[in-house]
Amino acid sequence: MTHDRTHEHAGPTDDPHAAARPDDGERPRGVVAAAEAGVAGAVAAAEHARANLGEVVRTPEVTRRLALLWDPPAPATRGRKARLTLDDVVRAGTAVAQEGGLDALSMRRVATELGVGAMSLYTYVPGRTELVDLMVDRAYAEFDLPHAGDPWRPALAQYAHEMWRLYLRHPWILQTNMWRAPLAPHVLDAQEAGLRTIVDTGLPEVQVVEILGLVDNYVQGMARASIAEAAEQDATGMGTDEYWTTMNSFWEDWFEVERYPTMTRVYVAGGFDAPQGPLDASLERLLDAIEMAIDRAGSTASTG
Amino acid sequence: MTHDRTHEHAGPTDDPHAAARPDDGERPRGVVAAAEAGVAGAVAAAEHARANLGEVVRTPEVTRRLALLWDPPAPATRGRKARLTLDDVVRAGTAVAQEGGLDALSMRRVATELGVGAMSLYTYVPGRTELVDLMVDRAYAEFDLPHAGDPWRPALAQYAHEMWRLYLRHPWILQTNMWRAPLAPHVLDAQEAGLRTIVDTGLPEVQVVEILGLVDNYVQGMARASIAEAAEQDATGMGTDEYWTTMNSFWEDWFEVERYPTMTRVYVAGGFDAPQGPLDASLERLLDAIEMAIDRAGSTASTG
DNA sequence: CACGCTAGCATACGGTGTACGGAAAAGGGA
DNA sequence: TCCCTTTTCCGTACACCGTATGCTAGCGTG
Repeated sequence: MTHDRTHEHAGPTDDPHAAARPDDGERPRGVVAAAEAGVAGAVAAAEHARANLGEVVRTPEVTRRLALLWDPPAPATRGRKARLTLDDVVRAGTAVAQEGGLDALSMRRVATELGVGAMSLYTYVPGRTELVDLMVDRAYAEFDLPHAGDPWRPALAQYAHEMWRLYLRHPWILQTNMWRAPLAPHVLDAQEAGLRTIVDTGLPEVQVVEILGLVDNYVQGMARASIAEAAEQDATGMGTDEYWTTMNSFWEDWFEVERYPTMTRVYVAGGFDAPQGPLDASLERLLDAIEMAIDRAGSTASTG
Repeated sequence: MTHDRTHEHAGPTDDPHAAARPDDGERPRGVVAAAEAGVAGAVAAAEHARANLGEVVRTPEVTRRLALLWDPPAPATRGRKARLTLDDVVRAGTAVAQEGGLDALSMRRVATELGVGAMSLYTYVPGRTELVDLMVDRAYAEFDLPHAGDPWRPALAQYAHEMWRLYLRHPWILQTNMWRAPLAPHVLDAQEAGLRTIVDTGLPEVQVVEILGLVDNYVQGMARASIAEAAEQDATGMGTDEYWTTMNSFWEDWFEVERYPTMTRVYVAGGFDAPQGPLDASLERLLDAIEMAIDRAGSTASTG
């Protein structure tokens, strides 16, 4: 196995607490340890956390996936010198994904880009999955986080805009993580900053999470639409260069008007033309809705 | 090439109008033809459509992708009898995708499921891409469309709920079509019905499209979250069975509390616990926002 | 029966991720 | 200096993928 230099955890654990991490002694890591150190909510938090966690299972698969992100290995002093850095690999991967989308991201392709053999990449990265994680993390590092003290509305707007810029700069991100974003440091930084914008508005915590999800989702949708739209003029394919061709010949050859009267009407009126604006317009509406929710939460809190 | 029994179109066309379709003479197909037949908006529509379409290019790739959906071949009378039907193949593909997600959908796997050789599938389906299209179309056929006369709000709510049910029933759909839904009959039926719910509310056509996109997007996001959540209890993997394992060992081993104070606080307060309700709650908020947009459109229309 | 059309499929090609094991280079200790 | 350990580098190989090609078996029709 590659990457044995990273510390190995015990398998299915007996005492999850003791086995925590080898190089302890700095700052508390893990919610349980944190609560015991009195950082957040002390004992109650520890109980809650441990109850929720139950038996912590560490599969090598999981360890492999998280280790590089959270515990990057120190550069080796002994042995043959490396031609590349991890960042070289990640950057090359990003470049490949930039033109051609995530489908084009093959290990052999990235290796060729770097002028090395395919298997050499596995010196730097345990596999393709982890490479993608690292690429995502690197992309999120560009995020210009809203500051801590800012009032919630401009801060949340900034969060949305930054997310928007991120997707437009790295459309391939939308092709990853169908279900959830990877547990990468800079990704969590962004989420932290996002939550921070509205956590002190008096909303119940569940709604805080829900609302941030709403914003994420909204931006993601707008970005998807905008990228698909851009693929029309740019032939710089995200794999969808020919979508417009399809569209054209479809409208002409197969579209049945009396089956789709509304679509025809909307089409004729130009409803499908506009690229639904550069975010701002409808984002304000969303923020309005959120503001209403915040006001409502404030009033019910003072009433009940 | 398989499927030569489907009619061939000319290549890059000279006169897009004349070449339209071989078996004409029934009902008008194509927006241009439709407008000329006086179905929708007559001459103005035809001009608009033709201006927008420009030269219609028909690549064999596109034809191949749309032909089966819109022009299913008549069952052959001559030659050896088929063991399977197209629907058998599509249903088997859906079954495979149901357990194991879209990644597990390989031609060989589907063939094995049906007890035939891998290449036999290509008698029924031109390729994997088209199989997925057909699967999506079949799934959308389950859609219980809102009726034409219904008032917009319950109709749109029904649309959202049906979409929601669709995603929960067929989570693999979320793994397809990163940018746009396929141009399949039942998919367009759903979109038609969706647009129909709000097209007569006085909103400008562009906003009609935009709002339906918003709803689609919202539902999609909620479904994604809900499915990811469900993967926790169900080990019936959408490929994410081990996500929760990851989560657990992550919180315990790598999470740094003072880097993520807000997340810790929200976590301790249980903000990440709830599966954010079965759609209804926040959908009403979205509908509220839409209602506001409709009211605004009505007032500005009467004013200006 | 023989012809022609069709379904069914074995084989093969070029692609993928990656396990394995050997070769090459560098540093540290004897 | 030599050697030994550590690390990089990567050729080869395997299992899997989608699918082009072309053969064969079954069927309806002349």
